[in-house]
Amino acid sequence: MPELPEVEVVRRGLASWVSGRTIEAVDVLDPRSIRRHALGVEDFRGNLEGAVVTDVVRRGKFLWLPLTDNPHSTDGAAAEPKVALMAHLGMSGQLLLQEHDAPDQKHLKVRFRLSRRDGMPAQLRFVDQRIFGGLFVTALIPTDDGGPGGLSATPVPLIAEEAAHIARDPLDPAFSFPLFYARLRRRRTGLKRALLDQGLVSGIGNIYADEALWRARLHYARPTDTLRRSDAERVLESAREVMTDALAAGGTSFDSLYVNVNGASGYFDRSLDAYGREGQPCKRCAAAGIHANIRREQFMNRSSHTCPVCQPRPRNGRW
DNA sequence: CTGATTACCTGAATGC
DNA sequence: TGCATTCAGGTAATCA
Repeated sequence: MPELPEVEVVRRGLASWVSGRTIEAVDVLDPRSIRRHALGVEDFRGNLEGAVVTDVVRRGKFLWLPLTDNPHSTDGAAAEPKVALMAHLGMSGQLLLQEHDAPDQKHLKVRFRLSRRDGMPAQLRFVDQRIFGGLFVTALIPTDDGGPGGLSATPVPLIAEEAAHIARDPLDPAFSFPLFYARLRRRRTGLKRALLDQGLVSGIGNIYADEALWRARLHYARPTDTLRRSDAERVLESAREVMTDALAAGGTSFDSLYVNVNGASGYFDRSLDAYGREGQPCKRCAAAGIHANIRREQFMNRSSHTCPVCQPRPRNGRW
């Protein structure tokens, strides 16, 4: 399940290999993977064939490739991209760089044939088992806050329209804690719900939400409008730490290109402290000589993992 | 604004 | 063995 660190690993893996390449042909093998492209398969292809990829940009879990019709205008200056190929990996999506003769993956959905370049793979492929992910073409629009930020290779003053409603993520150098805290306090909701709200802070999914809450010793139902500044700082910093660790793990296990851009990551090797540890001892409590088992509860139709001792449920809005 | 619900999907795992 | 059910997850639309 790609979350922000996995998407960033993919972004880095793609950037140096697709920037400057022309998309020469597009094969849509399963139209369901481009269902968010409202104008259909032919329009999708028409927008992409002949376009030149200028960059790979990310905000939260959205990834996009800005495109120009021509790499250079008549005076030699690079043309300004106006549209982008947008990708969301969903639960099981992968963007793979492949040689032209690589056998089709079982769940290959879309294939992009790229202009030839020595020593570089010929195709970009979108593979997605469960079709929660998808591709579409979207406009690039100006932002009034300095661009998408994220960790894009170059500063980009334009943001994909379909990602404009997404807040900055904790790894974004321009992420504003004061803004996040102010908006958080105005909410009347539980902390985990807020962490999962991509409009408030992006890039945090169910797994990292549980991990960040565990690290910060906060319960998922803690009301956001009573949250102390120090608590909010702690949970945000915890999310940042978990993501940074995951990114480092992804980086080490992805040194070579073809492994690099395979959508997997060090994620599965990473040791998790809360998520998936139902019935197992809380590591922090165990270190303190206290026996407490991680508990799993249904919340927002998904599993939440907490330690009943060091993440006590709030009482009457406060604790 | 907030939250609750549902659709979207497939394959692994479980139940009978 | 085979068939049915359940579960996992992110996003977005819809409804209260």
